[in-house]
Amino acid sequence: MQKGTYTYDYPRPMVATDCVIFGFDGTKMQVLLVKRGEEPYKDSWVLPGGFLRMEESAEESARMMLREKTGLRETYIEQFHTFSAPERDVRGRVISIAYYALVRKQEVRQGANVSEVGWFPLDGLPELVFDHKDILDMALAKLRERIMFQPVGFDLLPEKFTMRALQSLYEAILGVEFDRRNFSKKILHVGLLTDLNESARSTPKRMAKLYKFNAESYGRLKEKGFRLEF
Amino acid sequence: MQKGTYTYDYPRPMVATDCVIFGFDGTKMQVLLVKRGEEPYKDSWVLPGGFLRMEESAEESARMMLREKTGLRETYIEQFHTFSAPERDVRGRVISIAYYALVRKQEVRQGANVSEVGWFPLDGLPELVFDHKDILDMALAKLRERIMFQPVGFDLLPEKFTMRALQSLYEAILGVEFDRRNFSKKILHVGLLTDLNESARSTPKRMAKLYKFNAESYGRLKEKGFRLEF
DNA sequence: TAATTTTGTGTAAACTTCACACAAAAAATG
DNA sequence: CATTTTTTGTGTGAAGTTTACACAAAATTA
Repeated sequence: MQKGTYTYDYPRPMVATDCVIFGFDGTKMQVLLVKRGEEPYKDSWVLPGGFLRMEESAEESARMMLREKTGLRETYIEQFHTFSAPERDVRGRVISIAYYALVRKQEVRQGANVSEVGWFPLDGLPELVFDHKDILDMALAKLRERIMFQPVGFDLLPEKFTMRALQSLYEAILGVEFDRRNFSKKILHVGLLTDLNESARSTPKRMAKLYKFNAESYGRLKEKGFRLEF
Repeated sequence: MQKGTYTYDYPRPMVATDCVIFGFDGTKMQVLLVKRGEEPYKDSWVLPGGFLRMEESAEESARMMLREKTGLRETYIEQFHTFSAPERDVRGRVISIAYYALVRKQEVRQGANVSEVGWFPLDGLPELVFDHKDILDMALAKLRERIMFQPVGFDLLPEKFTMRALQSLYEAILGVEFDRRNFSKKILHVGLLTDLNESARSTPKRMAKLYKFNAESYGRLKEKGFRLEF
């Protein structure tokens, strides 16, 4: 996309994509933010995003951006809303197609010539400019909606993990607490996990069993839905 | 929005909204389509839609359009996806922010100076141009996803209706059949309906009880979710 | 060796789902 | 007018799920 002169009979808005990148550190959900390198709002934290190029779809744009910021390909991303209030951006009329992404924090390596980025826990976010707080809030609401009825975790946890880690993830996203015994029973009952018959110390106390997701049943439950309610 | 000359440093796509308007005739789900009045694809059926004006949000645009086509205000609409493939529209780069609406067919009166519109059952759709078949399919998929976990019907059924009508609506959307006795028991058990202690003949046989939605519990179940599974 | 923390597993009561059946209301048939 | 047909309202028991709660074993710390 080159700077030049483009003339139209009717006014047109700018179109951008923004991405809420979620990661999990074992305890809390975190979000990746970038520091703006230019005006307006230079040095403020914002969601990573950028303008849509004429030859790419919104999803391609979001994936490209994700790769720049995290080095990851093949990430799970989901378009969740398009923000279009006329006054949402001080630079003029900008429509933003918003995605959320779920990534394994431990696989993220900061891209090369990339502006300053940082992970922030949901309860320790810096002030966000534009309407990015609204975007983040809606992303979290949609993720919560999803986790209530579909399995989530495949994209956020390492390949092998303990039951405790999965429970912590659910608790972090939903902001509730489950009974350890009932959680484990339900998850095992629906067949979401495969027992690896290995152990690892997740805490400095008794070692815990390791599990991985059962891809077949993960997919089936994602199709059919399963309700987690305690 | 006036025709004139608008010049920008970078190219910009056009932005439109399209709306999948669902209605229910007591047996089948139907969709409102309009016949194009101009080229390209003159006289083909398409989803109602239009270009976004610079001073309105996408939702305002969709509501405006809905009012033109159906005469309805205060309709339930939901943004469900933005379509952005570069080649989706032969007129150039057009991004479409898509909504679905749920309306009571019997309250729809065709707007005045409005192009030809028609209701079509899902299994008897005409050929749709652009990518409107994809848009319609995704709308239906999202509606199905929603009905699995949240009550639907408030916006599609008349104020008073029989249990059979509600069951038919669920069956029409999901394309499955429920056991009449278990369906009724579950719906009454979750407290979704208020018994009006009136009867009406919905078929030429025994008269059936009339119900209305209990707004309080409808809202609560929409918040909290309830799973319909048989 | 004892104390502490965390893990694995079990049980019973309450509730929900599911499969199925019978009687009553209204209209149609002869 | 009695019989048949279709549709509605309601009920019951077995199977399965959720919920609340308890105890013993593994690993580390003191």
